[in-house]
Amino acid sequence: MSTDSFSLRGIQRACRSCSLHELCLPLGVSDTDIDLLEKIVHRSRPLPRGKFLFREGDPFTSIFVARSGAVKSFTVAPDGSEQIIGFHLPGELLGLDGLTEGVHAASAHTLETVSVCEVPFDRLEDVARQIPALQHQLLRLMSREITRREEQLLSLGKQSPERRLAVLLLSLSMRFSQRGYSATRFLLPMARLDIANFLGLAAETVSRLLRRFQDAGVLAVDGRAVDILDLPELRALAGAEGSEEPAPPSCA
Amino acid sequence: MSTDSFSLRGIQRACRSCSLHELCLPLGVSDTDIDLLEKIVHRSRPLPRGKFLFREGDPFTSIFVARSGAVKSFTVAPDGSEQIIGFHLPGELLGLDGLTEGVHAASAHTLETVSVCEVPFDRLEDVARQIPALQHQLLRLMSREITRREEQLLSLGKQSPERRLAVLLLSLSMRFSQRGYSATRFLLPMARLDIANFLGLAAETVSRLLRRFQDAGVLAVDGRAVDILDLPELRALAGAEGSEEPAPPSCA
DNA sequence: GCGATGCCTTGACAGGCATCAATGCCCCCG
DNA sequence: CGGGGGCATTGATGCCTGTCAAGGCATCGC
Repeated sequence: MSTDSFSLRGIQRACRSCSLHELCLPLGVSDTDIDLLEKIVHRSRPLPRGKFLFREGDPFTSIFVARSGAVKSFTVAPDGSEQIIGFHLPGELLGLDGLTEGVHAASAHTLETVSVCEVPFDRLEDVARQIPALQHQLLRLMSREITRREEQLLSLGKQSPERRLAVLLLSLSMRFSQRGYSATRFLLPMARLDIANFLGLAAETVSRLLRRFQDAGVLAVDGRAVDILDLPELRALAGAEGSEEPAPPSCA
Repeated sequence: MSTDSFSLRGIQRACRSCSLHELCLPLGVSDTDIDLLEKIVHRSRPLPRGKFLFREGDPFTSIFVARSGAVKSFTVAPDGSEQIIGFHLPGELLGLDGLTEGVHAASAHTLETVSVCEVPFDRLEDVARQIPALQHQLLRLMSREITRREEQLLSLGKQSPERRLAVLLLSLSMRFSQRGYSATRFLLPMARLDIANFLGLAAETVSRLLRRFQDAGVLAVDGRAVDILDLPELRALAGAEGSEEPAPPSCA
C-alpha cells in the first residue's frame, strides 16, 4: 500500500511536470517504469502563437501533449477548405492519427503560446512492450480518440447549431474545471471563426447564437471571455432541448 | 524466400477463410503465430438482416470482422436521433471504439444476412504482446479508424451534399473492387435513409442527387443497383469540383 | 393473387443558415 | 498617438435543403 501510494505520487510528480497525465496517471506502474517513460519524453521550448506543431503529410514520428496553451488540429480538403478536428487543452494528446500511413493525417496549429511534450512513438512502443499496463493505456487512448470523433460526427450530422455550441461550451467548461480552473468563467482560446469551423457553421451564426444565449441569460460574453450564468440551462440546451419548453428545474 | 512465401500463403489462407486480412495480412508473422491468432477467433453462424451485433452500452469484450454481408454502426443522441458512423463491408473491422470505457460507444446493426468473426479483445492483447508486429498492426488499425472519422468530419462539416455522395460512391466502388467485385457495378447494401443519415442529409436530398447524377450521365441507378458510367467525372465531383466547370478531360 | 407494408421518388413550400456587405472595436505596430 | 489589420457583430438577402405530403413500386405474407 505504502509502496503503491509512493509510486503513484512519483507518477503524479513526473507527469505533473509535463501534463502527461493522460498517458501515465491511471497506471499502476513502478517508479523505474516511469523513469523509462520519462527518458524518452522531449520537452520543447515554448512555441509562439500561429505556428505549426506538425503539418498534414509530415512524417509521423511522435505524438504530442500540450503542456500549456491551446492547440487546434485540422485537416484540409483538396479544394483548400479546412475542418478543425479538435481543440487541445493542456494535458491533452494529439497526433495519434499519423500511425496508419506513417504521415500525419492532420495539421496542428498553436492558438496561443504553447509548450508541448514530444514522445517519439517508436520509443513509446518499445517501452509499452515492457509495460503491459502502458500498452493497454495506449490502446485505450486511441479508442478514446475514436469515440471523441464519433461524438463530433453525431454533433455535425444531427444536432442543431444551437446545441452544437452549447455542447462545445460545456466541454470547455468541464475540461477547464478538471484542470483546476473555473468551470463557469474562462477565456476562449480560439477565435469565432475557429469555433464556427469546428462546429460546421459560419462565424456569423456563432456570433448570433452567442448573442441569443446572452439574451436568454445563459451566458455573459465579452469578446473571448465567457461567463456561464445558468449552467443547468446550458446543459438543457446541449441535451434534452428540442421542444421549446423553458426547461423544468433541470435534473437530467 | 521460400519459407517467407510459404508463411504468407499460410496467412492468406487462414485469413481468407474469415476475411480477417485487415488484421493479419500485412504482417510478417510465422505460421505458428497465425495458429495462435486463429485459436482465439470465433466464427459465428450467419446473422439475419436487422439484428444487432452489439448495442451502444454493451460491455466491450470483442472486436468483430464482417465476413460476409454489410453492417452499419451508429450512435444515438440523447434525443433519440441516430448518426451512422460507418458501413462495414466484408473484411472490415468494427468495435474498436469500445475500449475507452469498457462499453461499446456505438451500436452495430446488420444490413443483410451477415457472418462475422469475433475476436475477444483481451485474448488479442495477449497474443499481440507475444507478436510485436501484430501489436503494431493493432495500433495502426486503431489509427486508421481515427483517420477515417476525421475524413468523415471533413465531409460533414465542409463538403457540399453533392460531393459527400460522390465520395461515398467512390469509396464503395473502391472497396468492392478491392474485394474482387466490379468497381463500376454493384448493389448498395443500405437503404437511402441510411445513406442520407450517414451523409447528414435528408433521404429526399439523396434521391434528388442520385437523379441529378443520373441526368448528368455519371450514373445509372435502379433501386439499389448502381452503375458508374463516368468514373472520372464522379471523381471530379468528389474532389476538384467547386466551380461549375464541366470538368476538363479529368486527370486529378 | 391480393393487400399491406416499407422504401423510393417527386413535388411544393418554408425556414434557417450561408453569404455578402458595412461598421465598430481592439490590439499591434509604426 | 495615430493608422491599419484582424476579428467580431449586425443587418439584408437569397438559396439550399429539410420538412411535409402524396403517389408509385417492389417485396412479403396471408
